[in-house]
Amino acid sequence: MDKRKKKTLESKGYRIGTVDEFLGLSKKESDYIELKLALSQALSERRKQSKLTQVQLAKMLKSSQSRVAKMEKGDPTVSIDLLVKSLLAMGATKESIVKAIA
Amino acid sequence: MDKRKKKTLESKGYRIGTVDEFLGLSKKESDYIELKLALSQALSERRKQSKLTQVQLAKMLKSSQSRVAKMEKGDPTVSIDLLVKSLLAMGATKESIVKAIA
DNA sequence: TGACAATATATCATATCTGACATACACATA
DNA sequence: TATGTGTATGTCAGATATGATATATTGTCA
Repeated sequence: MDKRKKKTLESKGYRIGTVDEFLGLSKKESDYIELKLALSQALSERRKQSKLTQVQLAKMLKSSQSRVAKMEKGDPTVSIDLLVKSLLAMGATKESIVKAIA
Repeated sequence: MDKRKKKTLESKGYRIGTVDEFLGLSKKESDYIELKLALSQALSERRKQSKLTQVQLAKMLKSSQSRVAKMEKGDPTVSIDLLVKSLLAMGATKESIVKAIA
């Protein structure tokens, strides 16, 4: 949909880089979001592999189910710090974190 | 100094893991700090390679010299988010960030 | 030595993040 | 259908991070 619109504009002579840029995100911003989403997914996958519900994980992290849900969704109010701290609290190694974002 | 103290205690029969743990930091906490310091150093190195002063970089980042100094020192009031955003703003790639923390 | 440039540290008002709670949504399965 | 279980979303008071300012420290060079 956005990709289509981009093509349409390009066919009219516009030169647009990425879809993100067309949507108003700079490379820096989309890189940042991409990084965060990679951590979000790593957290979600690790929780599921551990057969935990969000409620159970929240208790482990001394947080709340709603915040865990936001972490896994990459909600804008969630910091990379919180994601990293949560992953480490779940037993993730530095290597696994690097792997997740690489 | 702390390492010495650790050895002394160990010789008396105490079993202590890492120095960090002896100082009261869990593995998770020291992993987090280690990660942050890696980003701090990457920022510092990148700035020096670019022949910029902290004042000049601060202007680029729309921040202040004091905060740049804190970033480079890994001050506890500095978030990983800020470090990552700053690195990206300086032109760092995802790859270079991964390399810095790997 | 003094004077200057660069970096470090302390403090603070404001901005952003956080856990908690309420509630909504998705999906099973009885 | 209703009831239960898990996840998502909205809101907010309190906690933490931020840029800014002032000041201190460090390093360099005349």
